[in-house]
Amino acid sequence: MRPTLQTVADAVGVSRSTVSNAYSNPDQLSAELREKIFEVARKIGYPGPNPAARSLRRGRAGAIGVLFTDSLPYAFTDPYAVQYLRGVSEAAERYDSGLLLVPLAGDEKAGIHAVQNAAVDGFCIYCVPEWHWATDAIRSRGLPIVTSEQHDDDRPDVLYVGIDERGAARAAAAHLVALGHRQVAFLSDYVVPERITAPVHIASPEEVRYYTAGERLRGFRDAFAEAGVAWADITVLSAAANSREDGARAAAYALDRADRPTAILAVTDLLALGVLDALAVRGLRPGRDVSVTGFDDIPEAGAAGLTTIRQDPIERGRRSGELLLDPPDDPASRRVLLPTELVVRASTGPAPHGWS
Amino acid sequence: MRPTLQTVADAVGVSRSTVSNAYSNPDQLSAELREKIFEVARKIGYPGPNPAARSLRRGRAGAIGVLFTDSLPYAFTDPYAVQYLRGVSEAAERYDSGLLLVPLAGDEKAGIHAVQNAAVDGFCIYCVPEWHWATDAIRSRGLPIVTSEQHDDDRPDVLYVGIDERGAARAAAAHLVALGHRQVAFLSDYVVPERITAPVHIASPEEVRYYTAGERLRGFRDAFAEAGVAWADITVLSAAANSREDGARAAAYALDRADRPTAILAVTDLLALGVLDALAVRGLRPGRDVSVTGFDDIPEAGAAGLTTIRQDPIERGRRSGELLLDPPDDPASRRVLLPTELVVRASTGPAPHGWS
DNA sequence: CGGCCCTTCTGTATCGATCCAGAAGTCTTC
DNA sequence: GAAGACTTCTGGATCGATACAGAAGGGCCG
Repeated sequence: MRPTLQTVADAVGVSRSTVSNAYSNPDQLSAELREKIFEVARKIGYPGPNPAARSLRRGRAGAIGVLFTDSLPYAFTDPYAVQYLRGVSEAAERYDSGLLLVPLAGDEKAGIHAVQNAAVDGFCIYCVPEWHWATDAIRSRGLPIVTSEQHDDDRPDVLYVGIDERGAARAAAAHLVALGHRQVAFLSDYVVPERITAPVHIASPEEVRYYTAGERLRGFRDAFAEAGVAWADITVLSAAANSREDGARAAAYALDRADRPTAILAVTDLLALGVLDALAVRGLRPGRDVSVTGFDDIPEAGAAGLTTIRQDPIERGRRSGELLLDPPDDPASRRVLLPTELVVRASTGPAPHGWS
Repeated sequence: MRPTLQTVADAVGVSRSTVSNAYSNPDQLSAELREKIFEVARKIGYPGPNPAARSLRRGRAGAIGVLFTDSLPYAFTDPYAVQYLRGVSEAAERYDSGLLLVPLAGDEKAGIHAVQNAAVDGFCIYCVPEWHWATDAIRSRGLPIVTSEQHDDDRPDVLYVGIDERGAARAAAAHLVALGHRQVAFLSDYVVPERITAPVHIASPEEVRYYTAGERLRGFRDAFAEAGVAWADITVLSAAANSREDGARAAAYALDRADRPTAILAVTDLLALGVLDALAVRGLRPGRDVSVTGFDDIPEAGAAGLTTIRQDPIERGRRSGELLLDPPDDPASRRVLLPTELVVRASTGPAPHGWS
């Protein structure tokens, strides 16, 4: 028979409430009594208040749910995702909460089941499309959600932490425009539903259903459109996954052509690093023969001299967690926009003569 | 007012128990009634049984706790750890449980607090020394633990999933002995408490307090001792962390000497890959000028042609999770020893003449 | 047709804590 | 010295589900 609050209370000779207060409301009883209670609890082997009972009574689960599409290993290969998770875990710690991972690896039915049974106070969803079935499952539980995707039709109950994806991407592209680049390629994952690594034709970035990729491509497009470069004259490369390897494979399609672009704009650093790999294999010099930009500023980007857009994933995770556990009453502050910064490094330079 | 089982029961006109059975014991009521209950529940907006209440009543938290020392990001840089986690999550899914991460990032007090409040049915501890304070905190809660460390004095309540660390390491070393290597260096993290990257002097591997590193070094020692190589004649290199960079830095101390070793045995693949990097920088050929062995067989090891000991981290994680959630009555099967295999690749070859 | 089993559903007790109104005792204060 | 304020502790109600014993009804068999 496991000891409970009552067991301890009886042993000390006080009421159950007092023992509870010893653990949860120290200012409600004298320090000596509190010490005495702890001592007896230790002797009896009472492990402290049962988390399930506490959750039930308090109406708080004491954990943040984090949704992952695809497999866990895939998620962890993305350094940005890992940093984000770290930020969320910092917020969780501050609010005395845990971090419950909910992988959506199996089929839809299993995933919905997992979401419905998770003992959490809300979900931080990351890299999960807004229209994903899992978000409906969360909504139907009435739990708050923090997304990283901005929507016009967002209801007031949806929390948001993100960046101005489109504006930031536009800044990166404007930098290349200023350097004289006019013949360019855009590289992105999630461009088309098929998830292939190949050049693809899409009528406009508005066709891209995946939020982050779509917004960034729109930003790229905006800057070049302003400089008079038509969408039809831009090569769009699709990568099957957000990985260095797929970035390199996709870049090959553009680099091995006679009219190779003078610059390649990738929607993530991982893809951009792949482009650098592809350049190295061909003996092409980044920033001279071909300029390359990334997005995120992961640690490897600095080492590789990659021009990119810096954003702070830890801060993003932290703010997400905080917003979830302690939502402000003011509707305006339920949507947080974090700053970004263009970091110019050696991978971008003036467009080579004769090409532009 | 949020709807509960009772709300639904009243709306349908049945008892609370029947609604509960609809969700949890489908064979206890007719299919038509079950459908009707679900339909009404959907209409009312009942999100399904409250996880906290269910946990309390069932006496099962429905989650596996995973303890991480250090920071989350550090843990996720280790590909082996990520694979392990994936295995645990597979087991969790099978038993309808979640995965609660408990990072021990903060100070000890915060960590103990986190462990005590985690709503879990037990912990899988990985890369956490057996004597760590956190394990005491778990024990005092009376929760089961799955460790990966073998101990003579283990109590029967401790579950174990691991490999024959010492025997496997011995096999790798024996392979090098057979190739004629006699002048060697061992490379490991956690050798000395100071966590430095430098050659260190220790009287014997028995001094190493960290289980995995200690056992593997003992295995290396065993094989070379049998071949007549004294411990005093072996260089021990300490790496500050289990990373490629520290592996390369540590290897430099052995490679830049006149009497450089003909082989370097690392206790992890990550460190061994660092050694290969150090060789490359110096124009030394792995498997010809210097042989290198690793441990774990992470994916990168295959690509790099690294001779190593293969073990299956996913399987290890899965078995750990299964053992935790469904411990067998038979004490013997509460300790699982997984197989390992020596994988010989290009990074090892005969000892060069004139050195051995 | 009575007895028995089987399916389907009900009612009560219970899991282990927290909340809150209030009681008892102590200390100020006029 | 009585009223009021403050500290410290108590008891009962409650959070939302599940377990289990048992009741009601229908079908089968001898």
